[in-house]
Amino acid sequence: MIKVFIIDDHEMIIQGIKSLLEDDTEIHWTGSAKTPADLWRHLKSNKPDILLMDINLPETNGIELCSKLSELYPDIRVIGLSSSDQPSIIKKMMKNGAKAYLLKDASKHELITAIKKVMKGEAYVNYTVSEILKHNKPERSLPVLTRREKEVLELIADGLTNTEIAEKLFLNVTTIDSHRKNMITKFDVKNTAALIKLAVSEKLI
Amino acid sequence: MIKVFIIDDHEMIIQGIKSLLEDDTEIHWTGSAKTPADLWRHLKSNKPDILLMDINLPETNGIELCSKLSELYPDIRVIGLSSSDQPSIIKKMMKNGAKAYLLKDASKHELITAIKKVMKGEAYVNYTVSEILKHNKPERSLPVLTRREKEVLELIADGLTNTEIAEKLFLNVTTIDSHRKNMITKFDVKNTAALIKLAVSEKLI
DNA sequence: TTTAAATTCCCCTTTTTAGGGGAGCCCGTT
DNA sequence: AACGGGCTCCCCTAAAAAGGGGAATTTAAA
Repeated sequence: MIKVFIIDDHEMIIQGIKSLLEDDTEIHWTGSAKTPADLWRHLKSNKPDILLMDINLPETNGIELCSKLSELYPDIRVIGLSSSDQPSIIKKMMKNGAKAYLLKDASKHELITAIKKVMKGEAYVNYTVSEILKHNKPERSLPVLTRREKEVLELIADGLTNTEIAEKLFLNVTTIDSHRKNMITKFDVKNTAALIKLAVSEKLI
Repeated sequence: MIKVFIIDDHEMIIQGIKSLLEDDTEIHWTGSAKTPADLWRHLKSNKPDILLMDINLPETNGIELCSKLSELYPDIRVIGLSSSDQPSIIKKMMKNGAKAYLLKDASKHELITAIKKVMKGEAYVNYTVSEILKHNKPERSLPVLTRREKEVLELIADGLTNTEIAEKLFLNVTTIDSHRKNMITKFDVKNTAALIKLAVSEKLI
C-alpha cells in the first residue's frame, strides 16, 4: 500500500482528492493537513510515502516547505500541486526536491499515474507542465527589480511624481528619472502605465 | 432530484466536487464545463437547477458570466465558488445574481447544505464569507467604469498614448483626454500610474 | 417626457514623462 | 586589480499628461 498524505489549505480539494484516491486499492490515504504546523504534527507519528503538496499555501510558501521537508524527511516523496502554471515556481519546486508536479486541472487518472510512478522512483511531470518547462527554454523570465527600483516603483504606483519621490527618498530628481527609465527599458514596455500594469499583475509590487 | 452542473477550469476540483456530491441521493450531477463556451453548449440541451461557478475562470471573469447567465437563464441558481476571499468580488457576484457563495475550503457538509438551501429558495453564505461581508460594511465601494472608460483604460494600461488610442477608436484626442481625466477624478487618484494600479489590483480591467 | 449620465469635442497653461545621450561612485565577484 | 551591476547625478529636446475651464449631443433610466 502506498501511503499518501496531503497538505492543502482548501478543504474542498483535500476531500476531492481523497475521494479520487479512495477507489484505488494500492493507495492508502493517511490523512491531510491544512497548515504546515498540522503537517509537522502528523509526520511525527505517521510517515507517508508520498506527500501531495499545494504550493499556494498561505503564510509559508510551498517551496520553502518542500526543501525543509526533504532535509528532515528525505524518504518522503513530494508531489507539487498548484493551479498556477508559472514556470519559475514549478522549476523551483523541482529543484527543491519535488519528484513530480501536477496542475490542479489534472485528471483522476493522471493523479494516480503520478503517484505510482513516483513510488517506483520515476519522476513525473504532466504534459502541460513539461511543455511549459520545455517552451520555457528561451525563458522569458521577467527581469528582476532591484531593491531601489522596487521602492521607486511602489511610490510611482502610489501616484507620486519623480519630484515627490526624490524628496521622500532624499535623492535627486534625475536619479528617480533614471530608475523609471531603466525599468521601462528592462521590462520592455512603452511607458509608466504599462509598467505599472505589468508590475501589479505579476505581483512585483 | 436537484440537478447540479459545475463550471471550473480545474479538472481536479470538478472531479473532487463530483465525488463529494455522488453520495447524496437528492443531488444529481448533470455534467461539467471547463470554459464558458462549454457551458453555453451544455445549457442548450440540459438545464440544471444549480450551477456551481468558479470565479477565477481564465479569459471570461465569473462576474460577467454570472450576470449574463441570469439574463439568459434566470431559473438557474448560481452558487459562486472561489479560493479568494476578496470582499469586492464576493459582493459583485451576489449583486449579479449569485444565490450563494462558498470558499474552496468549504467542507462536504457545507457544500451540500448550500445546494439544498439555495434550492429551497434561501440564500447561503458560509460563515467566513458573511464575516467578510460584515466587516466590510464601511465599504468604500469603488466607482464603476463605463463601457467606454473601460475600453480606454485598457488601452492606456497597454501603454498607448491618448493620440494612439484616439486613432484606434476613431475619436478625437481631447475625448480620450477627457476620459482619462474623468477616471482620475472619479477614482480620486493623483495620476495615471495610480489609476492603473487601482484598476489592476481591483480587477477592473 | 424630463433628467441624469455618458459621450463627444474644444480652449488654455503648466508640469511631468519620454527618449537620447553621458559619467562618476560603491561594492561584491572574479 | 579589474569588471559589472547597482546607484547616483547631469545635459538636452520633444511629447504627453495634468489641471483648469466649458459645451453640445446621445442614450438610458426614472
